[in-house]
Amino acid sequence: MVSEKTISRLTNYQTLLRLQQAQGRTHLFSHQLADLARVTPAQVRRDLMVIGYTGNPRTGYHVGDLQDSLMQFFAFSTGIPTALVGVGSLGRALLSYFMSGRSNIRILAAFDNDPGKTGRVLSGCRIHPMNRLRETLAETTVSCALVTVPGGEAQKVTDALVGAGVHGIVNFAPVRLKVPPTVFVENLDVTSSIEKAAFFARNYSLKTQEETNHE
Amino acid sequence: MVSEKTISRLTNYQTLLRLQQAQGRTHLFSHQLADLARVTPAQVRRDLMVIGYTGNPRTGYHVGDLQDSLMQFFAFSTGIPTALVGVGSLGRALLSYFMSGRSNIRILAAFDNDPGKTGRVLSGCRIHPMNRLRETLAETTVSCALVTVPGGEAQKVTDALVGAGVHGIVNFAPVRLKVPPTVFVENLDVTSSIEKAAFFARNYSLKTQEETNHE
DNA sequence: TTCACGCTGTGACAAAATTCACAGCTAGGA
DNA sequence: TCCTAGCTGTGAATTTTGTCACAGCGTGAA
Repeated sequence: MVSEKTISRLTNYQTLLRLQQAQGRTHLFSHQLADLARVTPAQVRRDLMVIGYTGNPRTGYHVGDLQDSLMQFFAFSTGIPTALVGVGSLGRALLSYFMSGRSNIRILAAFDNDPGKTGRVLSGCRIHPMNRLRETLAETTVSCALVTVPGGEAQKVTDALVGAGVHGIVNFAPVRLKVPPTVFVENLDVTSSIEKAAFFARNYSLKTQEETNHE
Repeated sequence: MVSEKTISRLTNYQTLLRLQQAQGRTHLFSHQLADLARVTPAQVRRDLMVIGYTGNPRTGYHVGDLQDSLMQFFAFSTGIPTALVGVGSLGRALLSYFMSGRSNIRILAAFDNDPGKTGRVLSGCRIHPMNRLRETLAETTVSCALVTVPGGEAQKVTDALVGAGVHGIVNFAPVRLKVPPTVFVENLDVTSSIEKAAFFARNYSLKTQEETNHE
């Protein structure tokens, strides 16, 4: 089984390769990709082992071929179909970003239980009522959903999504969801991340000051 | 030095404890906190070692005292002062969320280089022009900033922030930032997280189908 | 055609993170 | 008062993750 961290890095390589290709680069060495991704060359090579793509000692990796291999590994040549639950300010921001087509994420349906929002179309995406979640998703191939509801509702929404056959959840609410072992949850807790950054920021500030004083 | 993962969990415990206290609970055992945080009891105890708080074998941890210890460890009793750069749709969403006072994050200033936005006040936060970043931040105690600009501008913005004395950056742009070793970067790449969740979602779906077939 | 350089792929090793497992303690009951 | 159940705190073992180092290979130069 391939680890979560490896998958994170591989998706990152994908993004970076797209950028490199856009700049006209056709070949790339492990150390170059490593620099872009801020990892070690050995890490890059180790990661690429898992997708089976093999480079050339003299010319390195072929950007296009490597992208193809990654695509095949992730099996999302036609974009990643997702659903969004919770059309608050964060939900709207995500809709407007992903519906602009700047990435390979496709939001096929949005859900909210506010009657003032349901039925409307935002950024080109129709907003369905929560109680139609199962039926609406049944018509799609969605297996991954974004949860942007308040913390208090997140578990309820999650249960509904799991019931509708969703196996991947990106949770923006500051709670830990309870899911069966066949469901993957990625927590994107903004508050928690800021607190973490603030902690290290303070540490580094102090350290920097100390060093300045010692001189 | 205490690890990044430990800090993440500790901030999580803080959130959970706030919730428990709101529900009137005064004492808590490691296995209960562990259940809430979806980690093992040993992990909880191990984590609490680093903040020096010590519980009681018979009554467990005292919710209030533990919160105080955490607060003291993170040293943010008055809230975390931050700045936000990039008032696009994501920036606005974060502003409206954090200015509502639902967490201990305080956004003291926002920045954008769109003249149509600068000077205005959004969700109670004034938007300053980018070229006044250094002067504006000099008047505050901000050491941590949220970067919500498009990928192409993120590095430039980061350099400006670092120049202004910021030591912690929460980066929402899908690029890896280059910073000196005295600056901590937390990447919150939504696209990458969705791709990761989608990958595991697909894996789990397949596995579930397989198992159903075998029966 | 042959050689040599500098890369890749990977087994072995090192470091980091997590879990195990148990000594030691503490409040409540007998 | 003393005993006991069941917790905490922590050294040691285990598992996971990342790095090292080198054999082997492909290309361009001679």
